[in-house]
Amino acid sequence: MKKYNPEIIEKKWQNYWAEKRIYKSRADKTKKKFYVLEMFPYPSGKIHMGHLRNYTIGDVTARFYKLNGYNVLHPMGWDSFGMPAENAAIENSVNPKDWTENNIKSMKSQLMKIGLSIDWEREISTCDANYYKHQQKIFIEFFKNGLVYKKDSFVNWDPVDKTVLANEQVIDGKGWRSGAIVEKKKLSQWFLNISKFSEELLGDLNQLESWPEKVKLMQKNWIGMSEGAEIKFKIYQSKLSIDIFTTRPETIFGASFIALSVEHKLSSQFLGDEKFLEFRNKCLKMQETRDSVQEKIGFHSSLFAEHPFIKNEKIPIFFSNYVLINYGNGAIFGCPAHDERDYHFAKEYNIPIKCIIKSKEKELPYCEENKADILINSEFLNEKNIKNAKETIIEKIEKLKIGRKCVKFKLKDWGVSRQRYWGCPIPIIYRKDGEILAVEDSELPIRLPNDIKLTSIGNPLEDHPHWKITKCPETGMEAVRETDTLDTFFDSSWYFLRFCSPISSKEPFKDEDISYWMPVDHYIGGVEHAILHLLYSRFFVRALKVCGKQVPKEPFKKLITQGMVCHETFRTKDNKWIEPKNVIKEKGKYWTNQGSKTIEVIKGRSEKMSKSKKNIVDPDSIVFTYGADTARLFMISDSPPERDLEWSIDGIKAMNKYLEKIYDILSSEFNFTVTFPKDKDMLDQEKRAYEFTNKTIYTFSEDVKNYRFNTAVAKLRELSNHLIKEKLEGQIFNYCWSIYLRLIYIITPHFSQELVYKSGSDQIIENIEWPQADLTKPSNNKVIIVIQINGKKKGVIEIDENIKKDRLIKTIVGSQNNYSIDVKKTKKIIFVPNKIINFVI
RNA sequence: GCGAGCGUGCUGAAAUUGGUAAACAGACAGGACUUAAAAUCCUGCGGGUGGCAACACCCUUGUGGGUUCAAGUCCCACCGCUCGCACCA
Repeated sequence: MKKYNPEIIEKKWQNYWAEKRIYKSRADKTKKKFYVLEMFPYPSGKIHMGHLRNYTIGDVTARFYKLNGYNVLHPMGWDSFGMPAENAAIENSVNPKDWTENNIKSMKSQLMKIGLSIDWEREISTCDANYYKHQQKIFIEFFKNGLVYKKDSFVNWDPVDKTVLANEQVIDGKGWRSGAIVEKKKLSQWFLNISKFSEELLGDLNQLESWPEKVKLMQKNWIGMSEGAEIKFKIYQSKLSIDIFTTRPETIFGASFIALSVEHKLSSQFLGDEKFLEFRNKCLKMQETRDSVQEKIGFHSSLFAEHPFIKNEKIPIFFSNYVLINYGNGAIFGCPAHDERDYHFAKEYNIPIKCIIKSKEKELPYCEENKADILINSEFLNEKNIKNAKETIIEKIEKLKIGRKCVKFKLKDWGVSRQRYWGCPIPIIYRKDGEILAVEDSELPIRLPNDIKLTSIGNPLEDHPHWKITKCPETGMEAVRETDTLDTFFDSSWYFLRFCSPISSKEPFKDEDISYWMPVDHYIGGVEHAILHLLYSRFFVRALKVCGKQVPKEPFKKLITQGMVCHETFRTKDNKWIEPKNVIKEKGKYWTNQGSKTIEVIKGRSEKMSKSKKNIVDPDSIVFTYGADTARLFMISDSPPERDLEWSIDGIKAMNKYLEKIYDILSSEFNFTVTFPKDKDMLDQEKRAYEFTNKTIYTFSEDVKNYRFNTAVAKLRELSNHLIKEKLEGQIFNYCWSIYLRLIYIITPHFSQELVYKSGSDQIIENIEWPQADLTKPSNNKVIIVIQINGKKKGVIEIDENIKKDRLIKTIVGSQNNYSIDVKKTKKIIFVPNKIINFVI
């Protein structure tokens, strides 16, 4: 019979902590605050390993800072709007609200069992009207401040989820959730004016010192700033002109055609042209599939543009699939000699290719910008280098008023309309006379109706018999409600603010709470949100600021992106995935039973746990079998947080065995103690243990601060190995092991607290301040110095700390060794105090 | 194609940022206890050469070169893997 019974002790302490409301947090200006946040989950109903890892990392952090004297805020909530609820509703004819609430209930009970130090009194759920009514208010504020607008545009349409997706939500031409190929569809949509903040969002990345460089770079690339110029090309024999954008204005003398996107405003002149419409549809289709990414097709508009600097030079105007409406002005000049795409296009349509840069490279297209290169065939730009030519041409076009220097961004406004039911209703009404009005404050929240029919076709809010019918409160005129709902990324763009004042009913958050708790000090989540959620949130605080809210400029001070939890994969020869637990290894090969037969399976590489690859391990059953403390310990000890974690049941078992062993040792003869009367008469063995323990306090704390949990755990194991080996007794035994329990407490809280309790102490570790490391050495002041000859290790010597070079050399030369050193023959002796001495012969 | 990161035992990894490579674990092997197994405990565990032996010497951080008294760490080239972006003018 095992003494260590996590099932009982974990429940016991969880109940105790809950009863004492030990994790409740209050704003307290007399104390330093610390806001730890993990990305809140979508309530699918079951937690997965990623959650367990994420929340363990956060919890260890939260507990560490709490014990170090900080006033910690560590809340949890639910990102509870979204497609799966609706799909479940269609499939199993349940109400999305009931489905979601049930999921929250079961997921919460799973999370509770992990022993997280969460202030559950701050729990929020985005599908709760108490949450989304504030969100609707925020939307209205945005609306009134011109940060949200409606426009017709071609949007990304997901044919499976039957909704529009934002650009960020289209990955490789496919919907981020459904995986369906996204189509182009023209719809009237609400947009958030995120592009207005492009420059700020980009520039302020520099301030985020504690964000991973990788994430910052991804955001930088996504915002995608490029500097260049806009240049006006007059259309020949017309009053119209085209503004093109280029980053290479100096190549203007090489311009031999104009290319426009099929969605460029000039295309409106050709809408009566069958051939153009056919061409346009072909282009839109090509952009959807992305298969033919390199193929360039053109449609000669029959129009010509006048070259702004070459008299009587007419250049043809094309529409082409390779010019994107999303970027710049949707119009370019083609300079085939110095742009790869223009080159291919020019070849295809027999357009002249004029070289205007003289360089060492002979071959065209030549696209590089080298300092040594100079311009040719370019009139007043001739003989200038590229940088110079750029400046000259920009000056010139600005003087002639046919263009200007400008900066363009790739980042586009964020489309937030979704044609789905299970989301936050957009608080807008359309009056019969065409006015678009924000809903009055007093009418908020606009609630989702419960009596809906969910089918796979159409928007339930649109189809509801009367939900959308309303009146204008001012004029009494008939009106209809907006039936689209908000993208769920809208919900998660401000939840971290709501956690500061979770029950405030008048306002989304209170200034005094925000000024105390914000920004989030450590934000922990998956790297998959590097752009979407994190960029939206950064935008949101800026937009809220514009609306007069007192929020910090950056919401997340430090970001930790944790890696995925991976597990081995197996499949049969006909590519069917097999669960790893059903695979047996024998004779160096892998086998599984199928029916009555045993067949060979192929071991694939370890991949992120996913249902489709059948390599999922359910954390709840692990917690049930081995206990939360074992699971928590494993989650952080194998790999550093930012790296992928390889799931290993052997690893879990080993952690469990380890805890059992320590539990056994401390089950008898142990008395928990916080103080220790250090004195000079300690035995050597006691001095060593004291020193080791205090060194561990220091190194463990440093590792935890720097998110090196794997090495932190290694240090605890070194400590326990040492303490076991030394066979201590009495006060020193109690002291060292007490420190050990207090350190490991942040990882295995139930385990530590139970052992304290069992030892007869009534101390609650949560209430004891983190131990301070005493780094003065009570034992000998010896160090080990490595002896090298020509940089190769020849031996070591244990000697007094801070020994001088000369004395050390004397000692080494005078001692008996396997190597002989003749000081007279050495060319040089390199000495690094207390570390190394190197004799160069 | 562009950008970023990584490459260390059988495996997960560590290395105070230029100073004893492989800490701490897992797997495996051998031993003790046991009638036996499990559990537990002990020992070994990068490669090679020499020796009965304790031991000694040499090699080893993807490959090749370089800087340095000293390189897993810095520089150059190449190979491989992973991730992000991808007609962005």
